[in-house]
Amino acid sequence: MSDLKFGGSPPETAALYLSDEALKQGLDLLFIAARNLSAQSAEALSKAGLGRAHARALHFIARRPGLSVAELLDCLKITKQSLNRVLNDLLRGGYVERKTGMQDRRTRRLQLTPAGRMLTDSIWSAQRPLMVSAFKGAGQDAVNGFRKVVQGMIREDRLRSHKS
Amino acid sequence: MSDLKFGGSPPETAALYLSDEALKQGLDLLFIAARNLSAQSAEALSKAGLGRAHARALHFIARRPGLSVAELLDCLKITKQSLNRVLNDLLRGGYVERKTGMQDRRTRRLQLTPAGRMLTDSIWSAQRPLMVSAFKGAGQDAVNGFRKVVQGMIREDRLRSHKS
DNA sequence: ATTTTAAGTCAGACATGCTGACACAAATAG
DNA sequence: CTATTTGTGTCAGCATGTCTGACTTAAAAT
Repeated sequence: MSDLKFGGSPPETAALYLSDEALKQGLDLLFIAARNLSAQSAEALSKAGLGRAHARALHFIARRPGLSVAELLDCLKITKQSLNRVLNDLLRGGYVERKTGMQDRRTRRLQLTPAGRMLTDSIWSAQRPLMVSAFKGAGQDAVNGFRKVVQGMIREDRLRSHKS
Repeated sequence: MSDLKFGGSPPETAALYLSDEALKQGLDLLFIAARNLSAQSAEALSKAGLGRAHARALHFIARRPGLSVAELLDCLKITKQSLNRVLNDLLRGGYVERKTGMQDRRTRRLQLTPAGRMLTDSIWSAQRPLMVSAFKGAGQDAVNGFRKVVQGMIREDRLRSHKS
């Protein structure tokens, strides 16, 4: 499996951890890890007749119950039209419910139904073992490092997109 | 920007770093980081009339010059037919060249042309600042932790897919 | 009362992936 | 040497997911 050939050993000398080679290895690793995690969920999804787009929407609805459509759009960074098709599938399938917001009655608050929770649970139990063994095998300090790095990628991107 | 609301502070107590919440935060982070990195490259790609599929192929050809079509397929985990369309775009655009292998003359060795190198360079210079500041901001120890965790995800997946 | 915002919808297009069926040349096995 | 396998390339068709653009409705904000 060619995954082995990527993201080789970490540069031991301090200056090299910011070398192009080390940074590109970081890209390799992120790509492969994201692809593998996504593959884990494929079986549970296809049983429900859903695809990856549905999985992404379900994930964020599960993570932030009661979020509005605009907030979900902001998470997924896709267009309203793209989301609506996905969302209609989830509503028709009975995985998600949509309730008019109380403060602002223009908004629709999204949350999982019991069936939606069962589905996201089965997706999660397919992905979880991979995360558990990666986290456990690496140890708490490494996990904190992982979080620090990836949050840095997200923060940098945010600053950049704010034109600051 | 709602990215802020994900991947909150790391659990401080030892047992909690393997909690479902911590593991799911890991998923959030990976998803957002991968999406943001991909977005960085969009401008350079669309100038060349190419999409994300082309970027992925270019990335691995750049990372392993002279790899065969079969090896590239194994990296990308897509079908031969899907790859061929992408590869033909890259060949016709003059970004990649294909040479018959010397040992095994059935294989085709792929490598970037000078134009391909210019393109991958411009993609990389769009993505690099994000990686640099994430790595630099987190520090070498954190980066080693990051690598350890993500390589764990890849290794676990490999073991799993070998049915061992 | 007017404008703006949040959501939903329709129509059409493009990008990216898949399956199945072939074709060809080169390597390998019997 | 013939038969099979392997690596590659291709055609046709289909499913999914994304996009732009135009328009509607309801509710909030001015």
